[in-house]
Amino acid sequence: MPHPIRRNTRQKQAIRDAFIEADRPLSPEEALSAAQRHYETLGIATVYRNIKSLLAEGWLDPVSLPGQSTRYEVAGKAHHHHFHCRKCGRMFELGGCASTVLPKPPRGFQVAGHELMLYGNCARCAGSSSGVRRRASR
Amino acid sequence: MPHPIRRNTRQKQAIRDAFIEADRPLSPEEALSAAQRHYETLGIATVYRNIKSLLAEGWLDPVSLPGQSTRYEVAGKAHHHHFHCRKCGRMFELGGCASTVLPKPPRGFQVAGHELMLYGNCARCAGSSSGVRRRASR
DNA sequence: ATGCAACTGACAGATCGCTATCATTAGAGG
DNA sequence: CCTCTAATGATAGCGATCTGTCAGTTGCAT
Repeated sequence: MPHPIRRNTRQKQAIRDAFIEADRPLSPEEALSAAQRHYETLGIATVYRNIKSLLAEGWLDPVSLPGQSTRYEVAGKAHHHHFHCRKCGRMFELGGCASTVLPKPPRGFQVAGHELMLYGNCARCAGSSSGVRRRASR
Repeated sequence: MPHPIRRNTRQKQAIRDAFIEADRPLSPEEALSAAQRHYETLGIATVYRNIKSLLAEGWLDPVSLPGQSTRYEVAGKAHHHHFHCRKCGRMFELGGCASTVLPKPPRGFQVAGHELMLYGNCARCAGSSSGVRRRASR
């Protein structure tokens, strides 16, 4: 049996909603906090289990970034890259991809893909040098 | 005293040599194996300690890549990017940087830097579909 | 050559990200 | 409404990475 019966639990829906609303890659911990706004007693184990099953279903895509634990975003988006805020640690999506101009690898190397990360301060952090916080979305 | 006396031990020199000879980013474990060719009884704790101090001295730069533990390379090189072999897991340096064409971040975002990773198979792994191994440099 | 403290190696232990276990809860087909 | 069992929440445990401890070693100033 490749696919056991899948139940549509409130927890799983809360997790899906969290990813849809965030519209940026979330770590399991971020997904937990976000989904807990929909289902308060949600546990971290359930988040890991559902991320796993949403990956298997192809509903989520993994987004790994240096030095951090893997994050996940809703699958099916066009090729894009990410921005990582060094201050708040959140990750954002960027528009297009400059993949036309990639460095040339040495002879014999086969390039299968690429990943571009921009680093810096997000709008909220860049503007909050003295602590101007708009919303606590964390 | 910001700088206690630094001794130039054989172990530290072996670690420096390992990075110089490798000419690519090494993980602590890779650095251990490589440096043990210069100093057999080297321990992993010493590698971590010296990587830390070489970072503080500015002799090493950290190179983090998604999903892997941080690697390190000799500092002071020109801006460049990296290639990660999906087969053998080793990391290589690439030539130029196409930084002229970066995706534009949303309004208010401050870009401080970028990191580009190419993925695929390195020359050795791409050519060894049936196991043509040249040298065991691991 | 001598002495001392920086350094080392071995390994215990902290930390992190994730998985396994298990009693309990709750989808969903009948 | 009942039943069956997938799914959950709590938490113990695991592997990987890195740090702390400490007795013993060794670079280096004298």
